[in-house]
Amino acid sequence: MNQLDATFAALADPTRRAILARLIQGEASVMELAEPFAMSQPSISKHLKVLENAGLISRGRDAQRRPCRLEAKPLAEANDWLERYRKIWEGNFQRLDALLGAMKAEKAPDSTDQ
Amino acid sequence: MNQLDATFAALADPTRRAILARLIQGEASVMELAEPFAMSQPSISKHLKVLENAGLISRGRDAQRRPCRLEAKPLAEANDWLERYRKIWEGNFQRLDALLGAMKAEKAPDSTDQ
DNA sequence: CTTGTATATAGCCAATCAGGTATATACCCT
DNA sequence: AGGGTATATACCTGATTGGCTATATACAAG
Repeated sequence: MNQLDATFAALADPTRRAILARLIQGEASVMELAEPFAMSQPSISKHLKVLENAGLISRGRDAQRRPCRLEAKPLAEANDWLERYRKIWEGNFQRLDALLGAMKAEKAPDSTDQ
Repeated sequence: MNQLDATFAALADPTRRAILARLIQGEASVMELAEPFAMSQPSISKHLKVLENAGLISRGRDAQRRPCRLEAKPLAEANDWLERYRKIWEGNFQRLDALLGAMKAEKAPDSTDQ
């Protein structure tokens, strides 16, 4: 499983996305992370392991606590992948550039297309 | 399963990402999409169904062909979600703003941090 | 109406997943 | 050492996944 696979798979679960969102505010222990969820502690630990294996969190040691912190860099790769599609979703076109090329500016381009 | 779940889950498979990448170049039939892969046609059809259910492709009809085209809009939502983390991965900091606040500009801020 | 081509569906299987409970481990405190 | 707290691991289960083969459907062309 490559990095991109692992990243997207980790992000596919809403519990894990919520955990990452929480970690934007800073480090948190497993108990703290588990608190908002109607889910057992071992299940949260499992989600944390998925995030850790994907490189999206790292863990420290504070007495018996294992605080989690966000490691956002792998998200950059996912973001880069998505960027390839940006012009398509933002322009609301499907190969519009090629189409325009084929039409050879039949009409004056007035940019009112959306 | 919400939209974001479906989007990220669809993107977690390299075959599906390759199919989407191919579709940037324009519509393609199932056979055309299957060609680069050492995989049976029904398996490709299954992947296409996952992409369609996630709203990432739509399909037309051309005789017995069912051409696929990219529907990139759902990717915008995924991109928006990732954007929340951009300043973290780009700044190479972990709650640096809060940390700087706590230190109360102990040193003159010269912006050479990265 | 038969044949060929493109695609979808059904059913099988092994692997993974997401949850659970029970238990083990790690660390602190007295 | 013994007790409490935080976390991890082991194991079970049902659902989902990703692949396969075999078969069904949709359409075009003769």
